[in-house]
Amino acid sequence: MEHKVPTIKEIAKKLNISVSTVSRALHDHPSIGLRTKMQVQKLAAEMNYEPNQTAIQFKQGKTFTLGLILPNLREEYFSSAISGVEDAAFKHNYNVLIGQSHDLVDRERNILETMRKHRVDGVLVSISKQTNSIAHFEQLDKYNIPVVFFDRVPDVPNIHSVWCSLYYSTIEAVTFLFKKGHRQVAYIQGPQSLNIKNERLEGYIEAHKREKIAVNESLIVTTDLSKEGTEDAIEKLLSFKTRPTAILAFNDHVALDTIQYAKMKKLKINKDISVVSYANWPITSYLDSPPIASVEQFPYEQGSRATELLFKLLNTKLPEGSFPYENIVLKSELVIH
Amino acid sequence: MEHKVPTIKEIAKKLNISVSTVSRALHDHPSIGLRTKMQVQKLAAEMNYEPNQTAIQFKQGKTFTLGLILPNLREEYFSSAISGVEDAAFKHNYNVLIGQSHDLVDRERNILETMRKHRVDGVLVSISKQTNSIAHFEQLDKYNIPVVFFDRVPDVPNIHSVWCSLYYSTIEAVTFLFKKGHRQVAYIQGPQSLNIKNERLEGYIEAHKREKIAVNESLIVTTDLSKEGTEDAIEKLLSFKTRPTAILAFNDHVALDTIQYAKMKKLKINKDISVVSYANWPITSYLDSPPIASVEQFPYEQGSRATELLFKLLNTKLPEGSFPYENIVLKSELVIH
DNA sequence: TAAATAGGGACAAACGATTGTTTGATTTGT
DNA sequence: ACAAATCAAACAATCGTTTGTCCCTATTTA
Repeated sequence: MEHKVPTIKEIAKKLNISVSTVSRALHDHPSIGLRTKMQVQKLAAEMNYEPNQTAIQFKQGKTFTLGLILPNLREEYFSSAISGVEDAAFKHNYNVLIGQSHDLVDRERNILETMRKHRVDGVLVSISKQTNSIAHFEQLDKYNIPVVFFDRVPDVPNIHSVWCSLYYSTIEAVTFLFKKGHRQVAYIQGPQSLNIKNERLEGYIEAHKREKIAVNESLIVTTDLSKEGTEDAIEKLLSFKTRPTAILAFNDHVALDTIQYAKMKKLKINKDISVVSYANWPITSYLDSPPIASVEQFPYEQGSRATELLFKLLNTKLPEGSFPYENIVLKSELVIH
Repeated sequence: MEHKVPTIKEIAKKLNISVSTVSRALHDHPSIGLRTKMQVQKLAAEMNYEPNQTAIQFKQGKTFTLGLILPNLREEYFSSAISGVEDAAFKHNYNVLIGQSHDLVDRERNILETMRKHRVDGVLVSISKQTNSIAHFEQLDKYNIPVVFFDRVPDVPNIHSVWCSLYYSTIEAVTFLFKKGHRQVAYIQGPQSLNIKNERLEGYIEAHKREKIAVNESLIVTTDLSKEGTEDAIEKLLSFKTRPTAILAFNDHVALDTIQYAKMKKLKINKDISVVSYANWPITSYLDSPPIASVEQFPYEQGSRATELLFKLLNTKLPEGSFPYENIVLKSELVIH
């Protein structure tokens, strides 16, 4: 029969000293003599003593746990972000509790509630597609739980955030297509949410300006990101008398659906029509006709930077609100295949 | 200034009753009168009282948290498993702490240590490729933390496990190829670890027996799962005078590398050479020449079944060891594309 | 009518660790 | 040599909740 796990109390009893002495000895407190310190540490090691984390969490009112909310784990993109968060958290001896919103704002709220109840020390979140109010996040202020938004960041003031700007590399991408001789570059955009920055579109327009090419509004179409939505969008594009010769796709998912549909219509990819996309999935390398270029958004780094920012907030004793809102913007990169 | 979160104590003070009464009232204990019960519950609701989980965890010596160790999160396969685990855990009001071993046994041990220190109530694990001893898992017995292995299950006695048998669908897959006229069916196997069941190979052989086709040992090659390893393996196969006309690939990763290599060698996929694989990635539908069939292993269900088994163990008061080891085997399914 | 019973709460200990305050013993200074 | 300073360790409160036990007061029973 295994004895239950040893506590500070038992160490104290065995050495006939008080628990506070043991506690301080284990923490190398100056007011404990060298002799006792050694004795305690030796015995603790022998007994395989390990501090009871739940007791410490309770006493300190901290859980040493971060909450991480993501739309899903399926996409390679987010799993990389997780690794970034976990590695950073590990360095600080923190745990990470992960929740998937599945892009539903209700689940997002739910997860947040659960995390709050479990008293996570801080929250990292990449918001769901449905999220168009951050009231549920602002609530956490009342509980002194800092929130850092990353990757999918709501476009509102007074938040802490880390994201990867797509503006410049979108300009780069579109310009790249222009240089290749394309004049009709279409853009398949995602659903318009008031809360997400629209840097892709801004970059798309700016690239046209710089090259003095007029933006053809009809070349900007929208998909709800479903396969059917994307097919409708591309179908519309292909129906024009002067078809676009290049397409900027909202993400790799849209790109794949686009490519598949175009192929079905007997178009040669990267000949009749070129595709540029965001996210840079490793898997696209297995395609016969992958996008000609992709915008890499460095999810791992976003995750780790966001986590570091969160720790900075956690370690700041300043009274609420006196800490300036920090918004870290990373640069994306155009990768030409 | 926001007041700190309300406690049972404050409720007691406001109503001039004792904390124990409040506690029992909130739990609907029979020895508390209806009047007081109502009063307490009303006030608690008004004050937005929420039990302090960390205090409860401490008092009860339980964390209501499960540890989940996976090789990685990148593969869709494992993310589905996570969802299975999370959904099951959520039903029981449990949280899930996730760790990625990255297929390194040292990290696996590390994660396990961390989880033990954080006193998770139970552990679910799909072992790393390197794991060839489960000593580190057996240690958890001393701490009364039950372990359920799932998906990648060590081939040893006296464990609780949930896995998906590949035996019958491998027979089915190979037989399917035979029926299609193939006589030279190769098998690219993964690294041989003593601890993982080898049902693919057994099924491969059994299928030959049943169709009275001799197994050609040279058609069984091994890859370390890296791109290069797989290329070496397939190169070897293609070098034979009588080339195989079909290949059974260890998993989708191997299948993709195989297909890519074969294409490079100007072979027509599913004409010159057919590929059957395991795992059934959704992404393969974007390929021009996907595997002709796949074995689906139902990771979500494995995850949820494993979690349910774990809860069964957690809720069993029987003294250690008197609970019989349970091994749940699900059936895989051959999906023809 | 006195005693037994039940109902409704209060009291207090406990979980394991941390930390402010005290106490006692030894050393230092003058 | 005696007060003061220093050191080492004990004491005790505390975090929020749960739970075993005890107590008081009505109500019921013989």
